[in-house]
Amino acid sequence: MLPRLYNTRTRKKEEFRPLDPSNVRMYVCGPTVYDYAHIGNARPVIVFDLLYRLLRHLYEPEHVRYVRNITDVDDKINARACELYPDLPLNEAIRKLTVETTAQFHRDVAALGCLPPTDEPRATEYIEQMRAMIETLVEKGFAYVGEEHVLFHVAAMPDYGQLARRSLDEMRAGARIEVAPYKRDPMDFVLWKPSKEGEPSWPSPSGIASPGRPGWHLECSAMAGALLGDVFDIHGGGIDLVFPHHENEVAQSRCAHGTELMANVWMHNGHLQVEGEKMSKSEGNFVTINELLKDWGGYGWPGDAIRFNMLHTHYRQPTDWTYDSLDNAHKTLWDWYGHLADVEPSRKLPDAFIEPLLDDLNTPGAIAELHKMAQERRYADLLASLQFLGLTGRRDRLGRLQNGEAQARTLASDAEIRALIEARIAARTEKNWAEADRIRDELVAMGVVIKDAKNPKTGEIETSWEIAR
RNA sequence: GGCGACGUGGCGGAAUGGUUACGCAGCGGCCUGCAAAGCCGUCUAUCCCGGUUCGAUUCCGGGCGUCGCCUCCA
Repeated sequence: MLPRLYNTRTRKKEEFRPLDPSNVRMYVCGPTVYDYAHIGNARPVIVFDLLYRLLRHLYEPEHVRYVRNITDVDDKINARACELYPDLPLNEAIRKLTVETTAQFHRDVAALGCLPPTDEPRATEYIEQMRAMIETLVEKGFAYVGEEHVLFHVAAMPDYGQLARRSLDEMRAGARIEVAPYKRDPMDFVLWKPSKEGEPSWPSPSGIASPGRPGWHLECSAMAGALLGDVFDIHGGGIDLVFPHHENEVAQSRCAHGTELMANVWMHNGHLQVEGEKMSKSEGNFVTINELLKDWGGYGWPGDAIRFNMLHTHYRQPTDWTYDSLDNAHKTLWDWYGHLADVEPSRKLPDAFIEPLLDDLNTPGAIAELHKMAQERRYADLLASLQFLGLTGRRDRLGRLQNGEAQARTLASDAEIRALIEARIAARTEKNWAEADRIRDELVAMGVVIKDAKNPKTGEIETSWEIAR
């Protein structure tokens, strides 16, 4: 069965056929490394990681190439570097910021169970290719120089706006941007711009004397072209990137390479809200991945729970990130994982689980199958399926850290818990219910929940315990 | 203002021109000294108004609402 993917370019779900099944190529826009990645940034990383896993499953791992860039040249980076390291020379501050932020990003997404992409190019390593692309565009008449900038001339491309389905006239009418005097058309966008003294800069293309740096959209065109070729299979990112970022990427790449397409399939994930509100620093509901892992809503959450909660909603739907749904996701995994300790995963994934995923990554449908497997106690299938989704299946990896007082008390008293449980068993044997209940209350106050179960063989009561969830 | 997405039970969230997904919560039961856990069972839904149709939640039109993009943005 062929996978079907929703293609933003055609606004339809289509059967996916790679250009070359022995070299399936996907490009996803990665982070701009100037601050901690937030939970909204995590969505495309997780979604396209799952797609990567699905493609590897279908075409064999060695036949899939997944490129996700690191944007390390950007005005936001410059601003943040000045703010954080005012005493360092700007370029040194920028290097420090981008290196540290990249490392943090890697730790965060690894905790969320994401595989590293096959290639992770940094924009600053591809300046040469960007410059060459600009030269080509100028030579072919798609770009021009004005006041030391190089601009892409949208009117030179007859079907500019095709991806976002916007006509130039509409966009010109609705444009809210200030039109720079060196632009021939308000919608023309920057390929290269001059750098101020002290800012990162490289020798400029197209006969511009002073040094400069690339514009906002060029890096992806250059890196995708260099690593995946002129035309490749899948290009992904957040829905907000459709315009202008991806539209402009398409324009640059197609005009430079003289191709009808840049990528066959364009995929975009929906946006995420937090507790019903748009995430913003001013609202105080800005949630970083790191914060979730360390302390959010009183707990440090395991990566599995974060990932599972994310996959609970279809990737194109808008989603609301809430404490309740995360808690729910955690609880579900906790229940399942309790059955999987000594289970060997199945060799083959159940068809009923894979089929929804082949239908435009219908993760809620696949998760419904997981519930069915758990209900039918098909634990080998359940574990294999969970692992396919990038989840560990291991309860010892699912501990939810409690923060503050409760955590301190619980962690300090491991041996004490055992002693109290023994004392309670003794009290129960004597039918001293008051004492037994008192001990149980004491354990609850420590954040420990006990469970009695009858051993089916001996009939003995056995008590287990866990940290309260 | 322009373009677009979406609106399913208390909550999350699939599917579908006709036969009440699924999970959580709730409720009932079994078990239990009590509780928790476990097991079994179970109630509640398709934003509004028209149209097409034997029949629409599903298709079409209108309305209302939510959200996004048009400016850096996942």
